[in-house]
Amino acid sequence: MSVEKKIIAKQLMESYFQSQVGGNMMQNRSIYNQKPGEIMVLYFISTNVKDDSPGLKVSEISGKLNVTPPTVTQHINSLEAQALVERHADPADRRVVRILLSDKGKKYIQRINEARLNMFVGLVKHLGEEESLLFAEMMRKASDYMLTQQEFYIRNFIVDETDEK
Amino acid sequence: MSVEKKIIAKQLMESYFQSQVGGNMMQNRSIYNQKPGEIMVLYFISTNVKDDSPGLKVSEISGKLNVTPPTVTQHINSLEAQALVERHADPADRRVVRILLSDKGKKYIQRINEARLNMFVGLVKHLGEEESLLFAEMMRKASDYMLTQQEFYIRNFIVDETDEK
DNA sequence: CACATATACTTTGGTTGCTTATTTAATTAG
DNA sequence: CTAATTAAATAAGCAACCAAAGTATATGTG
Repeated sequence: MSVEKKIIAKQLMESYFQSQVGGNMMQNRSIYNQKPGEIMVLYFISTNVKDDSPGLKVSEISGKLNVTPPTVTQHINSLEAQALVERHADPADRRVVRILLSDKGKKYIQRINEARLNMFVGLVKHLGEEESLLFAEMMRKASDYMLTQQEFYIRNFIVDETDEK
Repeated sequence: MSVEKKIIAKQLMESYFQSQVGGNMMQNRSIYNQKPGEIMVLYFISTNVKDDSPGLKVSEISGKLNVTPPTVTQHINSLEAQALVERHADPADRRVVRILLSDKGKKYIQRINEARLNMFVGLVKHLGEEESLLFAEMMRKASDYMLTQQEFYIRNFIVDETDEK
């Protein structure tokens, strides 16, 4: 394996972990007075539900947010109690629950999205427009890659372990 | 404000949040049979302690990992119980605790680092060498920027809130 | 049709990782 | 020598997750 690639990989790894630890800024409860996980759910619904849609299934949300269905149910429970989302039974399959933003929920997440977008506009100015687009693309590529490699990575590590004398 | 920048910012924001939710792959307990937070501490020590160093202070670790000192204390407690790290009193200031990896801890984290590095070498191949370097640089720039903007962002959002009629 | 199996979600109980507030011990300033 | 400060540890508690078990609905097979 190329030494060059290994050196680059090391740099990439360090930047990656460094940005992981510092990077949870916009997920601070004290800012929104709302739990970060719940905001993530609201955000995801707001970017994935069209106005005429019947709403998202719990399983769709959990799949895309990479968490288990119980976790989503709990977020939805809390958000529903605050009247930020609505649950509707799916007429075609009554096991399915369709989740929609309420008007209150729409306004709420819109305000957060605007504040966040302002921050990202600042970041675009800081990085440059072309570099920002490139950065966005690389984040997508990298997280897709990591998702595909996950299983392989685990298997490799475990084999490694059983090798141990 | 430029519409162009806003569109780019939106793309950047979407990629950013998408990579946040998918991206915690290498932090999976089941892989290492060890808590992710503790691995992060081991990793940080391994990359920041030279062989002749007296070890890191709790406050140094907590500062760089962006957590409070009690959090670090708890991780160190668990790691010490597993004999992966050692606590040493600092002779110059006996309030200070110096944290060092044990031999077992060194071997342990080295094995994890190798597996992780392999994954990142794969990522470098996937993205390309030049792009990987650029990506690493942009991650650094972006997380630095977000850290500096954090306070401003919070203030802005709260002002916004009090404006609400 | 009936019943076994599968699916979609919810409930329950527990773990991890973090926080704030407080305490203990050691150092430094007046 | 005392008062204030600093470093770390302890205590109590919350948020976000998961696995396992439970409930209700749907589907496939004889």
